[in-house]
Amino acid sequence: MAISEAEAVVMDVLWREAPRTAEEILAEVGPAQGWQEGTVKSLLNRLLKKKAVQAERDGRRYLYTPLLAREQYVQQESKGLLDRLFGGRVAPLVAHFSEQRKLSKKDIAELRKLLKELDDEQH
Amino acid sequence: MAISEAEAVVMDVLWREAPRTAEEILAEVGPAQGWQEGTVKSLLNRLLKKKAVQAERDGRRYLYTPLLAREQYVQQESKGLLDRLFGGRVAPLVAHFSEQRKLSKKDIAELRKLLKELDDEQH
DNA sequence: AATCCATGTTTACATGCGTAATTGTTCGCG
DNA sequence: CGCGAACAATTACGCATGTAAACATGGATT
Repeated sequence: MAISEAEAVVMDVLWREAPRTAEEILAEVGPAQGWQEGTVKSLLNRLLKKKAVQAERDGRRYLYTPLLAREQYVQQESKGLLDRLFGGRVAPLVAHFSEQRKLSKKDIAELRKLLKELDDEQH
Repeated sequence: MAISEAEAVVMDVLWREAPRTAEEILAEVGPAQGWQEGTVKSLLNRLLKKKAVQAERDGRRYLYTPLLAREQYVQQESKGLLDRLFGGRVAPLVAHFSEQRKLSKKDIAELRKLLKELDDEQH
């Protein structure tokens, strides 16, 4: 089962730092998302069921730790989009952003550097 | 309201060629997706409700045409992913694929070309 | 011990989605 | 003109999601 968007928000907190208690998570996302305690608890439970996080008892509360690595999640999500919209190829995606003028100077510089590195590896 | 994945499959057919009848759409996606007639009709109706397609009567059936441009859809989807996963910046996304060794030779060549063009535009 | 508080667990409920069966409508044909 | 076929529109239904209220439970407090 896939991780939903709301669930991903919670994962994000845990990816930044773990383990964390439900309370800490609420403190971090509640205000921004307008979520109550119950909401965060539910999301955590769904994530538990999906084996995306792990809970370890600590006195009367639990400490939550991600089991799913962020890298894995990012991988799935971006591959999905790439396959659905760009025939699985990266260049068309970048071209798309380029056409939309969504490449910042920094992006361009970094891309250049990246290509250069690939070049060098190629000895 | 956003366009769901199943709905996007239908849109894809219409983006390839429009207008089309429900029957033609079914013929094109039914086998691959394992969808019946009713399924396609429902999806078309939901797309109508979302103003993503338009239906024009043609005798006893309808001809469906996209109202939402593919470009627009791609834009929304990819911006969403970029924002959620890569802080809205393109270079990190490409770096991600690079690390995963998902850049084909062709990708690299095209990226190089793209950067070169950007360079040239820059007078 | 009875109570309260902090936490987690269960249940709820509206909405959207995937998938389709059912029902309604309009032509063309006998 | 009435009927059946071809379409479309409506309704259905189970499951996921977003959001949360209600309930349970195990210490801490009086």
